[in-house]
Amino acid sequence: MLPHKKIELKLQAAVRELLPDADVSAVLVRPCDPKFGDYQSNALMALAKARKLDPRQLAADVVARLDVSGVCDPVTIAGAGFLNFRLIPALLRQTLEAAARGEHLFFDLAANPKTVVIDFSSPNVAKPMHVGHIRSTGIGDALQRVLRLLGHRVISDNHIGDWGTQFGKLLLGWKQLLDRPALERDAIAELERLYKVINAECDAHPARLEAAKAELVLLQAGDADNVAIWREMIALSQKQFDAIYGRLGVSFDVALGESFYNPCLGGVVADLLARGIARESEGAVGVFSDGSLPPREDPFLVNRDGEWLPDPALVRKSDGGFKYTTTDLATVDYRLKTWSPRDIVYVVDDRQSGHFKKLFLIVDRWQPAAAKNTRLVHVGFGKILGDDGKPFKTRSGDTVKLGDLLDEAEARAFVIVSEKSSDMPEAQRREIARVIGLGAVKYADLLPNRQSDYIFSWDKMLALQGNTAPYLQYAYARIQSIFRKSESSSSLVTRHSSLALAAPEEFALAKHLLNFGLTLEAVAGEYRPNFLCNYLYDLAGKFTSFYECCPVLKAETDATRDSRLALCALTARVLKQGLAVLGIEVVEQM
RNA sequence: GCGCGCGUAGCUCAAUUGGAUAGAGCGUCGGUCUCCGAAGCCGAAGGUUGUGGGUUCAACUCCCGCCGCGCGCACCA
Repeated sequence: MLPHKKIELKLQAAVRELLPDADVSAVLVRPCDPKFGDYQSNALMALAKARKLDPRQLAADVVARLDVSGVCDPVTIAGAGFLNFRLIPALLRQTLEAAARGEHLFFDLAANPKTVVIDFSSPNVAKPMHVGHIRSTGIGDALQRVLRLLGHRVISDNHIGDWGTQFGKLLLGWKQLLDRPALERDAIAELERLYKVINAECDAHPARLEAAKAELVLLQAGDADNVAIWREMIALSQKQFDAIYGRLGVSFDVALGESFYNPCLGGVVADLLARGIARESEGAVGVFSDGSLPPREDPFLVNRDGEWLPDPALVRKSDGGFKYTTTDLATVDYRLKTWSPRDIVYVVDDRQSGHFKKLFLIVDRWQPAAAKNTRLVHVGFGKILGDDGKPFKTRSGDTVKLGDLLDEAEARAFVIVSEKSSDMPEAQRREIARVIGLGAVKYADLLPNRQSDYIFSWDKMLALQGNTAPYLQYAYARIQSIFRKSESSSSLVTRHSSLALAAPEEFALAKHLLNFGLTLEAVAGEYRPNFLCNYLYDLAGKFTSFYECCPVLKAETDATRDSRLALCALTARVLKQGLAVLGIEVVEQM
């Protein structure tokens, strides 16, 4: 068990002894400014406030019952009631040596693993994946990797858009305008062309729209020809998806698209009607406010001219068709029944927050028992903007295709790598450029607080200075360079090393290594990968400071050399593992 | 109009249950390679966290007003 966890357990025990009925789940420690110690807890101040106790007195009473011998120096109370903990050097050393022996990598597996369904990426059939899919795909993939590393059970699900009204137009286009050779050259481009042409025609001519609707009705009725074409469009799209996911290294446990739930939709609406959750209105069926929330907080109400009017979530259109709310409800139902998850996480654009707010409230009403055990979470994110502050587009104003974006990332990285390492064989430079280019794009997307928009900048994401993937990859490559120059491999060195920390830079690096697990838990708890980005950037910074000040191979004594080699190896392992759960690879040289 | 979100250094972004002196990078200025990768490192300058109130021992964080920007507002997803 890592030191910070030991402290937390002892602290919680002391609080429970003093206040037997207190909820100690929030009694935690966090890393703090070194001048105060290694960890601090401010939890007692909140506890004191809630119970109207004197915070300093509570802190003193807790500390009197707190036994952290063997873990920390005597605990000090500061300010309004902070507890400051300073690790004893022996425990720091032991923790690092155990890690060097491969017994852990500064994180503990979850004591209570949870089952989490993560819904992300969700591309549409017959459309190219574009820049808009990076965020959902990258954040979702990072989350599934972090949760798995911590020992949780994850079901990642790609909810592909393979059903809906757009197929009426696509079928009409396929039957009347399909250019077979073009389809074979670039299936997605041809499907996109068909859709655009028919869509424009439908806007102009009601008859065309009727024809498209007729094709849709046939498809929904199971017409053999239309179903066959629809299946072919899905297969062609899947090839595109597979190619992109292959490049990105992203995989899913299941990919249950919208069509999978099609047979359930009628039943969902019937059930909602039967339970009085939904009702008919103007020929459609919708879920209306149940009045349980104040109007201002009720998403099923909208204010017009000072009057609160219904703003229902429709589950069936007046023409009998279903809406995506209906599909989403069927999907929740399936997930609850199939996996009984603790969380269902939707990694979807923040612009859909209103939809999810309604969806989650409907689930609460529809399946109150299951909803009590499952938390539905909308992990939203902001937009990607161009340097003009408007949504990121190509020069000609089109959406940026994901494949093109990845190509450009690799091409730009190749130019840089070739410039810096001109003596390397081209094949090696290509491979390095692939890792750096893809890593740069992914990292730039994971770094900002996910709720905010960010401005896409090739120069910034590919720079070696600042908080970028190449900077982290460079730190890793430098460490590997040390091991190439040393006699021993990193695993051999570390396995037999004992740590002897002396310089402040060594302590700072060593202590930061200990916080890896804490950071992973924060990522998993709040669904925010950027915490890990910032941790890794700090780690690389602390490593380079150490590297500048503390000669490794030229250390004064063998003991110091071995100790520093061990620190290097541990740093490399954490960097590699940390980047790996962000979906980013490393290279030995760059 | 109503709702949701955002507003932090010149620029791009951080800031983990409200916590201790709001941090980075770019840009600017100044140091640093006969020494393990200088694609690096060290330092300086740069802030009334949009604005006005409130709650608190403590507010970028919570509450209210205002200003500015973005997004969403039944029968697309």
